[in-house]
Amino acid sequence: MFKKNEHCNSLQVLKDAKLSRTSQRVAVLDMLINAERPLTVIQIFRNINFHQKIHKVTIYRILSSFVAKDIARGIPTDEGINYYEMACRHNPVHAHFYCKSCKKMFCLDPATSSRAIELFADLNGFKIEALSLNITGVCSNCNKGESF
Amino acid sequence: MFKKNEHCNSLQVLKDAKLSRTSQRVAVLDMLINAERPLTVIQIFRNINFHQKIHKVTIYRILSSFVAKDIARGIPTDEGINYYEMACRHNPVHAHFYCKSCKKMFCLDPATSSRAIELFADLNGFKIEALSLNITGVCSNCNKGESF
DNA sequence: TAATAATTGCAATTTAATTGCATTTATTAT
DNA sequence: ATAATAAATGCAATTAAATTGCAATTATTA
Repeated sequence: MFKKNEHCNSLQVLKDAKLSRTSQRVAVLDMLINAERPLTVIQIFRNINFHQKIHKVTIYRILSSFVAKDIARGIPTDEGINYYEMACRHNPVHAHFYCKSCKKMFCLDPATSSRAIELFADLNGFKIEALSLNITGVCSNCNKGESF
Repeated sequence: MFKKNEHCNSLQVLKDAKLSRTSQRVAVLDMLINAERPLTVIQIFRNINFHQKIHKVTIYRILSSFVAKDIARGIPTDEGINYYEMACRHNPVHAHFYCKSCKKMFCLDPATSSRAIELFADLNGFKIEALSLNITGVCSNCNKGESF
């Protein structure tokens, strides 16, 4: 689908957001920066915990602070699990496809997404804080019956 | 925003879907049919329970069956609460605006919504089961600081 | 380097949603 | 109609994502 080729520097991102540089925040941020697709708290937790100790609650709080500082975006699913992705200039707002089978959240083409979003740009009087266009279904891999 | 002027007949809807006609299903369906905007399980529960006894779990199960039968659509929020609306011909797929302040889910113009959705119609190999374009923020009423 | 502020870890809690099972209600066949 | 069968509901308990209070730790500052 869509793939980033440029990345942010985690230390610079934290500095710009005036968030103190803790090993936990750097670990979470590095995961988001290098992720191919949006991640859940559990996915982040499992990966980081493999190398360094981190508490699940800390990840929730770090992600909340990232969303509050516009470093990251939260992407809810109709299954009640939230996914997170970078909200930097390398990763403009775009639509997502959530596969109910493999539970992967795919990023869709930002150009097409932005055209769709522009259509709703002018909701007069409404203060838009977040916009999410989520498509749920079964991805091509799962559709083919492939395992992975 | 957007307002329906035609409505389905609940008994006919249940018959077409081959769902047995129970007082609970009729009550939930009538609420959805006559609702001005998408509703949560709790909202449905409070309203129905005022007149007739119904268990909250039953509403969850009824709504799940409605979604499975394409009678209703579920609309998740980034606050982990699901809203439900009719999925009949009188209520074509459209985007929503969720006000974090008053917790109301507004329906946006179906025409604009469908133009946005068409842009993603062809995700080759991907089986689209649900598409939701949700905008979160503060509605014009809450923006003005009005109470209601 | 001490004082202060922020962050983290842990335990407990909250809350939407789900599950198992007994009971009730609806549908079907006789 | 009525009995037999199937489906739906109510209730209690559970699940799981997310949140909160508070003590301990770590970072920032004066």
